[in-house]
Amino acid sequence: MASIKDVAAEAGVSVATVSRALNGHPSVSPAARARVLAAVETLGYRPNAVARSLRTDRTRTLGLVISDVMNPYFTELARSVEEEARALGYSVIIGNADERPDLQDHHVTTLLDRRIDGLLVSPTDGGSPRMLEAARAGTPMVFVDRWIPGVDVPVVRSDGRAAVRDLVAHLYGLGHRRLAIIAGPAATTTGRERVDAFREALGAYGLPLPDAYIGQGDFQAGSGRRVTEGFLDLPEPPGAVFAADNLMALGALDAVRARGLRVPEDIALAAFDDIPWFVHTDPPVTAIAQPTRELGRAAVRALVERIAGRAGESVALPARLVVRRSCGEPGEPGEPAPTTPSPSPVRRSTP
Amino acid sequence: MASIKDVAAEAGVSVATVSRALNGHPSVSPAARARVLAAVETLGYRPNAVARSLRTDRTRTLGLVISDVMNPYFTELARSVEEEARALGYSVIIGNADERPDLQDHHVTTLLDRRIDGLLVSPTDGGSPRMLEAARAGTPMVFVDRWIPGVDVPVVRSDGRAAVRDLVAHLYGLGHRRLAIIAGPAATTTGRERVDAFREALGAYGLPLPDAYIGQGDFQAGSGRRVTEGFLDLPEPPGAVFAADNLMALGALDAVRARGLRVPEDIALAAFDDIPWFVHTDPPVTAIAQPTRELGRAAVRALVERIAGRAGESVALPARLVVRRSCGEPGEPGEPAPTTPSPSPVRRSTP
DNA sequence: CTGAAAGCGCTTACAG
DNA sequence: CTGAAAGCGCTTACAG
Repeated sequence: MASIKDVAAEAGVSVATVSRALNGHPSVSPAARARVLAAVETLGYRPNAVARSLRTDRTRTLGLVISDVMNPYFTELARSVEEEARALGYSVIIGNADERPDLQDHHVTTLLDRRIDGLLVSPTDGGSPRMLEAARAGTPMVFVDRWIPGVDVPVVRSDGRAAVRDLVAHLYGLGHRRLAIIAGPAATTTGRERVDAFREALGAYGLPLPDAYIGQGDFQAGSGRRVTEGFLDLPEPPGAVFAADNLMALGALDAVRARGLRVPEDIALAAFDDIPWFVHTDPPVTAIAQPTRELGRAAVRALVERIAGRAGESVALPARLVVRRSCGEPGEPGEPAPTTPSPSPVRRSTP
Repeated sequence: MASIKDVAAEAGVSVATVSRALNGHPSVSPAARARVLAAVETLGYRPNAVARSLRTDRTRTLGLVISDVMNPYFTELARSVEEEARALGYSVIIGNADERPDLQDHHVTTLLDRRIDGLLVSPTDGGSPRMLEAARAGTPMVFVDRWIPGVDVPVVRSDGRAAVRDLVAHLYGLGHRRLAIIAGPAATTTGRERVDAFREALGAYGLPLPDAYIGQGDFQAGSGRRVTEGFLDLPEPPGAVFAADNLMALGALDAVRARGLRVPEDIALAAFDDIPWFVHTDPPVTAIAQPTRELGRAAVRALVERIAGRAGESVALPARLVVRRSCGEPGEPGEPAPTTPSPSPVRRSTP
């Protein structure tokens, strides 16, 4: 592959001049510039980004360590991150942690070894030593979706509290009183927060959240299935199940179907994270939608700020409830008809 | 960040010795090795991969240019590619072309500039100049899923011909005679091949594939919706629609639903590419499943072979039909009852 | 406006 | 077993 030396020789100038011409440096004569460009053309020269990075100490690359690419929510997040990064002149390298702390660490290490300019991470656990050290060492870093308390890094996430309240109001309004949750890992902020928000919302209606109604999942479909089976085996199964992410909702659907039961007649279901397929599932699934695109964009912008040495802003964007049919229709719940009007406004989706 | 010089100083040896110790070179005294390791530990040293790449002319990185990450099929492919690459000591950088030739070119260029060791691509179009030139210039390269005829590069893909025959047999057996297809872009091999396979399979039953029953899609949901609307507006709409990928099937479901029609009673639906959600859609969708994981693995292995200077093997793995309910159940078709037995064996899924 | 030269952080013959 | 030195392909003060 042609190097800058070859171009210099072809153009009859020094490598310094080639470099300046190609980098838009003002002090290059039009004649020299033209000769350089011609040489580049005939040789099909492309600058070696590796060499450039070594010299400039910048890679124009962002690392994104994500919990699970197969989760449509994260896929979309990754996509929007890449889009915004590209618009800002950066490439992004994605590391898929697959909800495994060891894999997460592998990717953080690899990314750091490659000297990415900044790191976007949605931590799988409470924070690996490598990541914490990188944060302390001043590596530009931003947390997306999940974060690690006590680490001084901007957080870009969505706040689902109000939407969870809307969901509970919706369920309550449909007559549901025994509500259960399939929780995410306690080591993640989203795992904990969604349970907290749910419990708090239930509390507003004087409803308890007994331990038996908190199933420990791991954000993967298999766990949603297992937890749901456990719920159905209870002497008094819940009337409604809230899955803390879309994959666990998929598992819950599997479990209900395997028992020959129906949603929402036998058990209601709702999920955190909305996805296009929820419109077409049987029944369409009521879900809490995050502003995923905006999250990705905001995260990249915050990270680029940090790279530039500025503060970088934490943001929390509100999620919203999208009502479909999986919790029952007004007037046909599996439990007694509603007596209390919904205290919060609820948007009904019109797909 | 500590460099190799710092480690050398700390350990009281030369940088050459540090390098040898860290790279497992045999001729390093145990004492020196121990001092180096200790120094690495106290300094938290990590080798700079950028510098190493410049020197060794290898990045231990694979590029993957994929048509559309948001398509679950490609997401899974990307995941399996990354897994196999990691097992073989490579990282992978994903470029999402989003079915746009210009974006595809952007990523190919960026990846090449970064001097990736090899390139995996699922071409969005007939092949951009940049990609064709890279292939000609001898960049190790492998096509996955889609390929470009006439380019001498190994192809790792799945062969859906038999599965399409099984699908047509299934539809025919259910009494369907007016079969239509939502095709992918003619610029892609998969876009063309699936139509060809479908037409050929219909031919075996003496069934035509009129132009009106070939809708031009682009592998995205929106096009599936538009094409399906067109089918439904026909004086004689098809009784069954085969979507050439899962996203267009999603669009088709949208369109049918928007008209207040039902699958399979009013119109049957089948899709190329199976995804977990198809089990839970209303109705569960009959689909042709590719051995996606195996494709990703085989593609990486072929590429690594090429990188090592060996041939690299083309492979075509068979896809298989997974029957669910979206084409109708035996005995309840929307068209006359079947008279001819299915000529090919058909697997029925048991989810 | 231009070129010679230093240097980014490594690896690797070469010589001892 | 070890070190001094060259060199990978760039960029950028420095001097002219």
